[in-house]
Amino acid sequence: MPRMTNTQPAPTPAERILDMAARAFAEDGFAGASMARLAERCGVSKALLYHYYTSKDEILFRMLDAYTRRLIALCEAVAARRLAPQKNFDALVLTLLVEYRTSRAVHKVILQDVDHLPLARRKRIRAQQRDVVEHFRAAIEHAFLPKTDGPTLTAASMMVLGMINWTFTWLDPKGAMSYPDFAEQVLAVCRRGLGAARPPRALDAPVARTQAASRKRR
Amino acid sequence: MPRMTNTQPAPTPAERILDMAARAFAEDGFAGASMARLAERCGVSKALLYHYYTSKDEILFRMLDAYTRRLIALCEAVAARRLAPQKNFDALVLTLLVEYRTSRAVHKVILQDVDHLPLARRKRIRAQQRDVVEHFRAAIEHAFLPKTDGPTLTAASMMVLGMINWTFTWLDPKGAMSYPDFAEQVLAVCRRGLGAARPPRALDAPVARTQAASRKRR
DNA sequence: ATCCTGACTGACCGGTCGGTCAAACGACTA
DNA sequence: TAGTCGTTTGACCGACCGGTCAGTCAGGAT
Repeated sequence: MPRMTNTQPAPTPAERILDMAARAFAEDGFAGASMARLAERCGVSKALLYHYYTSKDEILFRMLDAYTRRLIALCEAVAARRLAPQKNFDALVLTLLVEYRTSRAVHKVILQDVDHLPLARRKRIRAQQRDVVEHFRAAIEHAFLPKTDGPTLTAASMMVLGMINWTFTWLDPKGAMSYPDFAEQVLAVCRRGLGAARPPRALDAPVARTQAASRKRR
Repeated sequence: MPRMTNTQPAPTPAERILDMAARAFAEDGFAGASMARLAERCGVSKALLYHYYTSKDEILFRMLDAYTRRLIALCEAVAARRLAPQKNFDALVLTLLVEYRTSRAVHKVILQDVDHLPLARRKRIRAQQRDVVEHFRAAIEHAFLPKTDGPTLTAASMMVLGMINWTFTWLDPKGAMSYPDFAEQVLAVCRRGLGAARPPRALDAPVARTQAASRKRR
């Protein structure tokens, strides 16, 4: 099987529709993107879309489900490497940012259109989103929170997620600053900003670890 | 004139429409929110909306224009206090976050629906958004960047804006963590993460200021 | 008493929406 | 050649869209 260099394993028509739909929803909003124009964009008839998907809603759901599952898989792949706390956090941030580079459209869609899903499906997507957040919380707790005077775990997690998730509004994949570049700058700020404050050079000093778990200020 | 305690100076019908429209657009998207339902929400007829505004587009524009102008006014009010660089940055972050607390709907709208504006108006809104970003760039540059080994000015600015702008996805005005609380935690992280790395206690040491302006790595 | 004006409405328009359906196409088997 | 089955299509539907319009009504000015 000579397909070593083939990074894109030949997308099925159904996958192609999801990809085009992500761009369409991102540009016009879920309600504003019409099935007719989506079909036109895919170069097929509108009826064919309904051959692969039962409704517009289902296209949205399949798209967001595939995306959140992919993010979770990436998080778990990082966790499976069982790196040291700091390296683990570094890998998590870098991995997610690199993924974001090619997922800007669906990233915008999940941000603005989750609520258009029927309740049950919306809950499933939300749960999977929470899963990703939990990976970050754990990574941050292990890497930074054995110290006493830092931010709340929740606040710290949301700051980090804010820094990297906000990129979809400004960081251009074709621009001068690359995604790994930005990842490194984020990590530098995190190491100093979230890390131990008193001895700025002692990264792995054996601080009291017992109170880290019971920490929950406010 | 006994209106000292009156913080809300009696909104006009037109302003009320803008406020309701912000919530409607945030919930259903610009395309998904119908004028009929908006009128219903306001308790008036659809035709009355067109008595105050010429089109759906114009409602969107007036709303975003008023919002961005308010943000700029807040930034300028902070700048007018001519505080020390660190205090100036602190005030800027706190002021914006407190404003965000009551502007979650329109914040989501400007994020997802600017592109629905006709080109000329879209450009005006974008320019006003850039104005706010510039205030942050300047404040960050003066407060943190006389040092040599920190992040790029652009990267640092976007990290800060990411941290505070991302709040609209998770920070609940009625929740346990208050906006000023979060602001302080952000500031603590910024002071350590963006501040001078070598001597962590020398905040106002007279470092070479000349290279601060010409800084533009990459 | 008359006029004028701004606030306000119900009925209506052309057009587009998401979704359906019967039929045609094309590769494959027998 | 005839049959079969997944793929693909154009024509079509009722609902709803943004927007218009003729006209009602209350109240201030003259």
